[in-house]
Parts: sequence; C-alpha cells; structure tokens
Amino acid sequence: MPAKTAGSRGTRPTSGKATLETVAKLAGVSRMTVSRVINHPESVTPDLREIVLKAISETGYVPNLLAGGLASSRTKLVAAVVPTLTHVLFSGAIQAFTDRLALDGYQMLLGLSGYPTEREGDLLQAILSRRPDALYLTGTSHLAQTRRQLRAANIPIVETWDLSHKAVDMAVGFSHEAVGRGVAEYFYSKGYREFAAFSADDERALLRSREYVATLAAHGIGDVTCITTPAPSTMAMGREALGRLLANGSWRGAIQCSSDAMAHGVVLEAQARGLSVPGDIAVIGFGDLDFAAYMSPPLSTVRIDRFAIGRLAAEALLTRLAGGRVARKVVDVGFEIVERATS
Amino acid sequence: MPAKTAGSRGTRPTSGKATLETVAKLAGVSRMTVSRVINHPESVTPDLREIVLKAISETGYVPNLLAGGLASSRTKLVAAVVPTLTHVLFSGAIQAFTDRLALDGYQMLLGLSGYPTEREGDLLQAILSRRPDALYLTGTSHLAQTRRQLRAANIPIVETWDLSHKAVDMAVGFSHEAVGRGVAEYFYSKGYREFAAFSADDERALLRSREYVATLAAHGIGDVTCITTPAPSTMAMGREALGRLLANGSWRGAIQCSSDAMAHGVVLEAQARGLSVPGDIAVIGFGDLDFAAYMSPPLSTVRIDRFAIGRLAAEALLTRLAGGRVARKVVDVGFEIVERATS
DNA sequence: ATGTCTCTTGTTACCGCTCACAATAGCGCT
DNA sequence: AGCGCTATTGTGAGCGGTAACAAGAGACAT
Repeated sequence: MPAKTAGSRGTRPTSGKATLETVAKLAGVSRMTVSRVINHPESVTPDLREIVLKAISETGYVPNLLAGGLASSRTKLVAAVVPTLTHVLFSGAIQAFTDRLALDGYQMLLGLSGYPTEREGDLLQAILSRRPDALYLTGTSHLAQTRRQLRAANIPIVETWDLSHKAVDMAVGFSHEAVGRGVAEYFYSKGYREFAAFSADDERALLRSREYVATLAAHGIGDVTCITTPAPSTMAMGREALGRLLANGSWRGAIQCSSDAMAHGVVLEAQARGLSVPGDIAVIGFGDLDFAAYMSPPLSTVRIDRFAIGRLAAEALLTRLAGGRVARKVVDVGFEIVERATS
Repeated sequence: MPAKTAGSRGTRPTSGKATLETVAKLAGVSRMTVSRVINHPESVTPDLREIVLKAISETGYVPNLLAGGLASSRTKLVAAVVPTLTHVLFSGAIQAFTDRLALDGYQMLLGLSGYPTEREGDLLQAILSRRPDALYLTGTSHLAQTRRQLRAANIPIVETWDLSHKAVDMAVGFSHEAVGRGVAEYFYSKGYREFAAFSADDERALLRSREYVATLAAHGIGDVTCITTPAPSTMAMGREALGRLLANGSWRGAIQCSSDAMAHGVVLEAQARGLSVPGDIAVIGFGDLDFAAYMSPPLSTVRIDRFAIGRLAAEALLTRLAGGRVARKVVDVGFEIVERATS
C-alpha cells in the first residue's frame, strides 16, 4: 500500500527554499504556529516562540509574501504612479512617501507613466495585477476608463500635487490656479506692468500660467507673452525662452517660470546680455529647489513642501489601511511666495 | 446527499473580482485556456482566442500576479535598492532602469536604504520576501550577512555605481578611484600646486577624495586640505566649506568637490568674496548635472552617464532573465572630465 | 469532581494561478 | 478505413501561505 510516498513523481521541483513547513517540522509544531510567531508573536507562548524563532534562523527562512498576499488578500504593498523621477519635486515627494510607508512595514511598487500620461491605462492594469493595498497617483486628471479601473480596484487612493479635479478618493496637494493668481497679484502689487510666462508643456504648469494670465487680464493687462517649452523644463530652455522674448525689441518686465531651473536660465541669460535683474527683468521660479536661495541674485520663487505632500499622502493611506477614517479627504498643503532678489 | 453545495459556509468571502474561472465559464473553456490566451496567445486557435478575449473584457478581468507568481515562481518583478531618490544621479539611473524594464514587461519594487546603509539587512529581507526575479543594488560594499542573503536568493543581481569591490554577480559602474586620480592628474598638469577636497560623507565620494589625495602625494604634495560634510552634499555646504578653508589666511588653489551642487556653492562663495574663478580658486564638480554648463562661469566637472548605468544594468538583468549569458559581468561606463571655465 | 470559560495550538479548506501530463481532435498517408 | 503523428485543449495537483473553526489544556468557581 503506497499510502503517501509524496514527492516522488508529479511533484514539481520545489525551489529548494525553506517554507513554513520546513520550519514547522524542525520546531516540531504546525505551520500555523510558525505563521503566528511571525505575524502575531504575542499570541504564542514565549517558550514556543523561542523554539520557532530559532528554527527560523537555522533554516534561513524567508516568508513568501506572494503566498501570504494571495491567501489573505493583503499585500503590504502600495503602488505609486509618477510621471518621472528626473524632476526633483516628484522624486522628493516619493522619497518622503516611501520613508513614511516603511515605518509601517509597507513597501512601494513604482510605476513611471511618462509625461503625456500615455500608457496610464496599461501601467495601471499592470500595477493592479499585483494587488497593492493602496495607490498613490500624481495629478487628478484621468481618463474616464482610468477612473473606472480605479474605482473597481476598491482600495484607498490618494491623488497628489493637484486639487483641480474632483478626487477619486483622497487628495493631497495645492491649487495651481491659486499659485498663478498669487504670482500675478504679487507682481502687480510690486508695480510691474509688463508680463510674460514661460511654462513647460505640462498640465499643472499650464494651469498656473493660464490663471496668471487670467488674473492679469482682470487687471486690464491683455498682452502677456506666453512661451511653452517641452516638459520637463530646464535651465537651457529658460535661457532660450528669454532669448526669444528679447529677439524683437527690448522687452522689460516680470516673468513667471514654471520651474526654478527655468528661472535660473532666465537670470543667467539676462546677466549675459547685460540686463539687470530685477531692474530690467524680474523673475519668479517654482519649487524652491536647493540652489534657489544661493544663486546670485537669490531667486524669488514659489515654495512647495514636496516632502509634506509625500508624507501626508502616506499618512492618509495608512490611516485608511488601519481601518480608520481620515479627517479630511482633501488636504491643501498650500504654497508660499518666497521673495528674494529677482523680483 | 449534500454532494457539492460549495460556497455556502466555511467559504471565505471571495473579493468579488473576476478570476480565470469567471472568464473560463463565460467563454465556455477551461481556466488553462484562458491562461494561455493571456500568456502564450500563439498557442491558442485564433477563433477561441477571440472568444476568450471578449470574455476577458466583458468581465473586466485583471490577472492576479500574486497567484501567478506563486505558481510559476516567476514574478516579473525586479527590485532596486537605492540610498536615496533626492540625489539626481541615483534617481536618474533608476528612471532609466525602470524605463528599460518596462519595455520587457517587468515592474520595479523600490527600496530606499538611507545613507549609512543602516537597515540594509531588513530591507533586503522584506524585498526578497516578494520573490523578485532580479535585483539592482547601489554600491558594491555589503555586510557579510547581506552577501550571504544575496547569494541564497539565487537570482541575477547587478550592483551599480561602483566597481571597487568584487561583485556578487554582475556590476555596472565606474571606478571612483580612477576619478580621483584623473582629477588630481588633471589639476596637476594644469599647473595648480595648492589643493583641497570637499567631500560628502558618503562611501563612494570618500573613495574619490582619498585617491585624489594619494595621487597628489605621489607628486610630492603632502598637505591637501580635506573637508567632509554630511551626505548628501548641497550648495550651502559648498559655500560653507570654502568659508572654512579661507577662514585662516588667504588660500588659493584647486578644489575637488564631490558634487556639482557643492561646486556651485564654492563658486558662489568665491565670487561673493571677490575672488576670481578659476584665477584664485579653481573648482571641479561631479555629476555634470543640468545646471553645470549654464553657470557663470560654466562649471568644470566629471561627467557620468547616469542613464547609461540604469539602462545597462537593466539590460544585463534582462539578458540573464531571458536565459542568456552576459558578455561581460563587469561593465565600466567610465567618466569624462569636462573642462569648462572654473578650472 | 464537574462543568464552564479562556487561552493556545492544530486541522482543513481554500486564495488564483501554472505545471506536467492526459485526452482529444485534426491531418496526411498508405 | 485505419494508422500514427502533431497541435490544441483539458485535468489534477500543487505553489506557500492564512482564515475560520475545532480541539485540547489549564484555571477557576461551584
């Protein structure tokens, strides 16, 4: 009677790695007890716990979270979708986000969507097939199909950086319109009467530009020169944009740039042409990156707390994952106009 | 005879999501056939494929890669461990790495280890418990215990940025010693005879500094002032470091900085003190970041192709994952001294 | 002693998918 | 018609865990 000569034929070559079974046998307990030692140590008698822990380290056991996730439908995985990491604002927020998640034992699956958000659908599908417990998205504008996928996933979702559209679930960011308006009012109140805007071809940057233009229009200023460059904007593009603006005639006035890098370029180009900053050309950047305060002259800019965005987004998700209810579904981290010496 | 009244009691509340079973029933085929349509479409008759695809879209089926990975022990997941994303060199490489992986349908799990590589062991354990198919690491220096974990994982591993230690498996990077030596020789051959090094307290940066000092020593120059700042280095630290160097006496000479940001700070501080660059103070940075070429004066620096590192690392792993053999286990992407106007 | 209650540990049945193999169908050929 | 061969589809047994429940062991009051 070959009762249970398991493992001879028909059994797939197991990876050779230790499993719960291996540890359980060595410790002389059931798999379930080992599982408990790992996940709810307090529910196991201290003596037994000792024995099991010893067996774990002896076997070099590494839990398999795929199996665990499959069985429990909780993966301890949070996915993030970001346009690019080459932009310090995004990578900074992701850094803070990941750090905060790690504190609660969550890990991060990163998806890069690219700028025109081309492959958002496919990317999201690939991500959802890993069954993350929660989702971090950049921006609040999504295709209808994407929104459907998101809702169907039925997990906590936080959208970041932008508050312009209705959030699918939760949102942490600031109003780009408010920034555009704020900068316009700031320039206007400082007495400038000629204006331009240099913006990357990025949805949120354009949002700021448009509101800037609209606000100036409300003050009776109709001809604001707008120059759009490919995203992400760079210092070189700033130099080049100012070159274009000055090409015909001797323009003088105030310029809103969609990034500090671009603003830096504008300052350098102005200086190279012997123009005074802010006397001839006033500039304000966006982001308050490291170098802004140390340029000469120090750059006026709009400060966004990118780390706060990442951290607050993580906390919102963690609260929900812990079964809690967030105080506010939409968190505005605001912005600050930092007046330095270029405006 | 209650034969098979399945699903009444004792059955866990399934998430309500479509599974292979759902699709199979709707299409009137077996689960396996649906699986084949998804993973090996060419092995299924076109007509049947049509029917199944229709069923998939009707049910809104999203494959469960946890289950798939568990069953097949291939996860299509690659994990990356990076000290921080706040450094453009690292985030740039990761960007290129992720982009390249996506082309082959792999996704990335990101782990941030922090600078002193404190939690490397725990982080690695957490990562390995997701059973990634391959691993991207930053640096080639690991604890003995870490190396053991890595070998036990038995997956392709690529270590990046550094070639100083023996690679566990494969490596893509450059020699930091060679950079230090190169900069020293460069400065020396330009005729400078007073030297300093400003370095972040980061293993690889210190490697460059040390070799720089050693090379100068070989030229009979014994007193090279070294200033170490916390990692990551910033523009502010560069200003401050130069301030310290100039505090007692009127030092003149050439300075190697461990980052472009720091070098930028040195240039600004020198200018603020009315010193000429490179006449009084010559500076070289590291990284050739966006702004380096556009500073005034343009910054001399060491160019590293961070995107190549990410891309080549991805390609090395993908080759191995596809069952191939890489041509060279260690790839040196080299570096280039970019002479601009600060040296 | 006995029964009840609580705390710890074990048992069983899945989670959703893929592997290896079995079965069936389709085809050309004698 | 009958045969063998290949291409396509189906079957059954896991992959390595966890949820839910069952069973056993003490503790305590009656």
